Amino acid sequence: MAANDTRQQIIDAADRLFYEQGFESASFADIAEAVGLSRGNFYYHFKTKDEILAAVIALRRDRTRSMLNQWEAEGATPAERIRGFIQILIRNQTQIMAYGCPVGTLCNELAKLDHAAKADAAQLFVLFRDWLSQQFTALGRGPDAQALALHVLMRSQGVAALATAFHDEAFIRREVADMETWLDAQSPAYI
Amino acid sequence: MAANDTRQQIIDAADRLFYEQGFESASFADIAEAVGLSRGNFYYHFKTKDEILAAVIALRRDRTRSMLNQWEAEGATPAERIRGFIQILIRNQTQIMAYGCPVGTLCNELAKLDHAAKADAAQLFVLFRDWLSQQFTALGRGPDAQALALHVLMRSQGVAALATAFHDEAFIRREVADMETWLDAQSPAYI
DNA sequence: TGACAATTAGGACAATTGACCTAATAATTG
DNA sequence: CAATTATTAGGTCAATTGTCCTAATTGTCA
Repeated sequence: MAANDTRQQIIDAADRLFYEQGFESASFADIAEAVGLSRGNFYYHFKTKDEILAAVIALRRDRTRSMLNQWEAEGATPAERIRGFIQILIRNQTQIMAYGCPVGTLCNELAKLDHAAKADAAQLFVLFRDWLSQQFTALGRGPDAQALALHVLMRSQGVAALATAFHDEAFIRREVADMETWLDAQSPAYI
Repeated sequence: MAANDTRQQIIDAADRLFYEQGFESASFADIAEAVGLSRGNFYYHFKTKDEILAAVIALRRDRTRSMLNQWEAEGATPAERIRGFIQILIRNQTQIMAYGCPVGTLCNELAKLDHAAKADAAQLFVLFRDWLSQQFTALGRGPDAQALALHVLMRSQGVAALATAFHDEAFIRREVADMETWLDAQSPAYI
């Protein structure tokens, strides 16, 4: 098998297991078993666990960028694009109720571990923040754009956290609807 | 030393270390070192790590109850009491920026570990939810009380999550002020 | 004081961790 | 084809984990 294939399979499996079990709890053995490789073989592809983490964060960064680009292309208006973001909470609700938000929970774990990569993980939030900020600027809310972006991000994090604790689908739907109502009120015409 | 004293010291140290390092990352050795005891002595007080976790959750439950009672006594109006809750984000902002919310991060970690105690940890949220719900009922918002309580809880979780990632004090202050504005608008007179 | 229980220290235990090496195999290339 | 590189399997390593035992020490009370 080509090294790139194996490497990518390792990263994909690590990405999933880091999300489902947490970075520390997911071991080399777990990832190796998921890929179907021997444990020892890892050293050829990744010298340390931190290297795998860096690759997983890079993967999530790339995936986030392409997702944002897709929303950018699909949404006809800035408000529609922001709505695309908000709707993740419903599209991914099963996974979120089980494991929380992939970005938020990773940042929290790395913060507690005081891990060197915690700033890199936080950069995933920056991608969302800046993209949302662009949308609010396009909506004519330039001066408040970044604050509004963080507000949307804050709400989605809060919904994800409580969804994991309560497993309450009605709560998620209600809060998503509330966010959309709030969003409609953010057009300059309403202010 | 009396067994209860030692036991309480272990629980206090575990409470702090579980918060700062996470449940899995904090080891028996870490806790023993923090208390100044030998590792082996733990078995006398706690048979398993899960027993320590249960004791820590019970401690947090009791502490939460007395905190809620205090707010109940200090706040002259329901709105003031809710404000007391919201203000935690500012009072504890240093710790929150470093380690996140103690309840939210524990629930997330136990969810990923699929730990038997994850439901017990989620009960800490229930304490806050029910207390907030009482306040909103007293505010004359009986039918929506629980939804409003979850909304406040959601926001505080979101602020805590982003505070950990961004270390942005201005963001915290702005969102707290926004929550208070929102809260003022929740009195029946405004609806 | 002496007897007994409560508490502690120190270490052993098997299992697991991330890290690392070496030899065998597969793939590629001249 | 042969030669070389790329990739893998298997296993070792020290360190750490949670668990558990035993002997020593401390405190309590008759």
